[in-house]
Amino acid sequence: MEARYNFKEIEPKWQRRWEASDLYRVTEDRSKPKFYCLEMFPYPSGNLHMGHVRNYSIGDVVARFKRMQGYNVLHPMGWDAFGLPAENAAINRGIPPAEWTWSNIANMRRQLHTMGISYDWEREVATCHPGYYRWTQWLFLQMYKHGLAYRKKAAVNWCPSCATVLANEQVVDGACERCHTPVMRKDLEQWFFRITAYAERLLHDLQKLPGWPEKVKIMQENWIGKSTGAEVIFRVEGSDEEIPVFTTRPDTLYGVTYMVLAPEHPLVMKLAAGKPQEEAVKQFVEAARFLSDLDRTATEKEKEGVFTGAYALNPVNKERVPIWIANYVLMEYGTGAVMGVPAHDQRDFEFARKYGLPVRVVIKPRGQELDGATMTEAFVEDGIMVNSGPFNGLPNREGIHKITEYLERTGKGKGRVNYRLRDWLISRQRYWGAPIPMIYCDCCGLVPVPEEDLPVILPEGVEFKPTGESPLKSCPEFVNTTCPRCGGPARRETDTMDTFVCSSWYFLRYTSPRSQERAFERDKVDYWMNVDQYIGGVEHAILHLMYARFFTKALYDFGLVGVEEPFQNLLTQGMVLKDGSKMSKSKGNVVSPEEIIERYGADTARLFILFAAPPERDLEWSDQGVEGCYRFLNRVWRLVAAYADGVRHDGGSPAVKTPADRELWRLLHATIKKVTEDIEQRFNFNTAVSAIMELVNGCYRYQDTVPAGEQNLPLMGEVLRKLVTLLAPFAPHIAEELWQGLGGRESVHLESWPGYDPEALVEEEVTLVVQVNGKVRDRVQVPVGLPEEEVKKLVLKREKVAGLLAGQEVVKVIVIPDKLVNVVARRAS
RNA sequence: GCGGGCGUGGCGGAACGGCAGACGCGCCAGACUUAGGAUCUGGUGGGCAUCCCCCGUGGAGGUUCAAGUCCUCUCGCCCGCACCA
Repeated sequence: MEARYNFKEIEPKWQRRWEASDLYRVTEDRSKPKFYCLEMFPYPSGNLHMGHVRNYSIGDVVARFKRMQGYNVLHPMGWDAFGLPAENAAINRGIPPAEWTWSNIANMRRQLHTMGISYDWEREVATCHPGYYRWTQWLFLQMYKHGLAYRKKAAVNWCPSCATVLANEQVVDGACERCHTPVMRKDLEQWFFRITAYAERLLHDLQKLPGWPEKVKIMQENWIGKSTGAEVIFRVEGSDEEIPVFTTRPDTLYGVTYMVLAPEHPLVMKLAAGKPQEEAVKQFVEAARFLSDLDRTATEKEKEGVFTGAYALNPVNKERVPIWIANYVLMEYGTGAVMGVPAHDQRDFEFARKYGLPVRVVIKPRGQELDGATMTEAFVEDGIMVNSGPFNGLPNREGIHKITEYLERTGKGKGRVNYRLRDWLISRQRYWGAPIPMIYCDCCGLVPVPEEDLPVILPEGVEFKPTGESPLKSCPEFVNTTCPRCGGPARRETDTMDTFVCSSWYFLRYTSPRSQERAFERDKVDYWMNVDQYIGGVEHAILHLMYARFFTKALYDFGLVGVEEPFQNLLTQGMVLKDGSKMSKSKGNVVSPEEIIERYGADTARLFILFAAPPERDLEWSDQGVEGCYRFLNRVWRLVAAYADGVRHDGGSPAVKTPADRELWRLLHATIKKVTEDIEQRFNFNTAVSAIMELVNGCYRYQDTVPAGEQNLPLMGEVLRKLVTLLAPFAPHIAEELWQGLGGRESVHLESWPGYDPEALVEEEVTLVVQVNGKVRDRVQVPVGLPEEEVKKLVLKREKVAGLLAGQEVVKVIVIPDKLVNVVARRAS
């Protein structure tokens, strides 16, 4: 073995050999348990960053560990390759998006290879490849076929200067990111996925995911935002119009003193027509239309509204209440109309005070009076119903049910559940995405592209205008087509799909990545799914993870997959920070993985990033910490190199002779136990690595303290082989090289994960901590398993303890076997 | 405002309710050296009468023989959602 650790030589060498021997290729193998280990695939921005390094290092430890434990491990990688940056590159620098993307992929693939991650590269997918997006389009058609994809008018971000629609991400502080013009809202026909149809299941099935972080589940729960209440139908006075409102507080129905509609509510202008207020209402609605979502929903935004001039009739008491419109009511939630109960809702209260609307108390705190005229904030707690006709005197909780029942009985409303979750707007007026496979025919209307005509190819060589308008719109070869139904002239849909659509099913494609017949082969999916461990940033806690869950459920309903949840266990890793903040170009605190790997090697980079913090927590980058890990690997190298020749040819179980032998043997097994548990049960790679470091320190201690001639070389050989095996998932290249140095013929990565011998952990003697009144005062060596009575006797006889106990009486003695004794004493009376 | 998380040496971080600070970094001292930004050894929470004791896990209480860990209140920082009727 070389005396020096030369990572520059060994890392590329082993990367080549692993690849040449297909070490990480997998196929379905029913003789082994399977394990699907998946890291969130990256957007090919062009360069790996430290967040990727962390994500993939964590995943690789899991994959390698499981493989060594005898699992058949699927560990694939691919590219979330559609998206805006590619188009910006085209607009700003004239590079076609495809070219830009593929060259970025090539570079990042190269960088990933230098990390030595155990991917099955044969399964690589890129969502921008026609062989992939063909099936994204096919899945869209399935959604369409099952009524889960539909078109409707929706308010979108519109840049009047660029004359184009902007994605939410392109709106920065309420303005267009390219020209800084304030963004408007505009109603356009858009494609949606009916994710709301799955709201209840998406919520309910969170319970089936004990392997997900509580935090993520709560975020999804809040996002779905289930609320239970009632829909109440108000009649418009002097008209046949009815306005349903949603409320979670039907018990406050008698406290309604006005009603409010969203400015976009379809009835608004109808109600105001011919009234003196018509002009004011028109102006208010116009003003709201021009406001961006951001301005519209700003928290500090004062509640503003105008009276429409129309009145509604309260269904329970026939009272006449004015209908207003106000900026705080959202068309997208509930029915776009709310009943105003200022006494018992803070928003309504503020609005009523501002516009001088009456405040009527209908819920009273027990044993107290409330006066609507003088109260300074809404009373939102539970209480007793008053001013509520036949419901007076009921506790309000009960009133909720009673009033809902009453509404249902009289046809004036019904119980209703509402969700905050909205349908998923999937159309983007962009070029670099999967084209939505639909055709508009003047005769037949909307016609889906027949499945056999897929993929609808994204044309290349299109022209990018600086306005940002999608080049598909002005590409006649793409737009003009014939109707698949009548054969007449027709136009293609020019919108493309949100990239989240592409990433909602990639984990299924990995199971049969080259299938020409299907999006994924059912038998392969049945073998591999679910993903046993999914790993990625917490920034995807809501969108990506919710969409992927929705897709899986929809595909389950279509009979295409057999699972209802895609990801069994989820690990959300923390960010990589430098100087306390997220690495970013603008802050100039970016550490390039490529430079680190160049300077210290991939094994050092991986080891540091795993060692510096537990995976869920944010990690502070430290150049000196990296240096420390590099030193450690050198230390391991020298240790193995020192013994490699002497231990090479030995086999069999080593004899343990001296106390030093015994201690080393015990340490080895304690380390195996700790590393195994740290990886398996808690993903605490940092403590697993530190345990390996302690084992190395123990080996050096043995080397230093036992004279050269008396060292047990067969024992040391065994310890070193196990040590290298434990290190293999963390630092795969050096482990491989050291394994070979120790005489290993096959790859260390084909070794079984070592088990520990509980016998070896048993110690003959332990140090007992002796406390007096909870304070450590002494320590005593005792044989393991010494009976409590003996321990008590022994401890009380200790000089130190006896001295401290002088003049006191022992109240009791607590003995934690083989660990600690606490003598509780107090001054003798 | 609502929801979640985190506060432990100079730093990153360890601690089934049972020795606070494992491991690593940094620092100090020493060894080997022509040299060391290599390597090795020892030390390293604070105080102090320096092998003796006291104090110490953001702060204040509490439960317990025993609390970083459990409970109550409180302060600070971070993240997510945010007029959701």
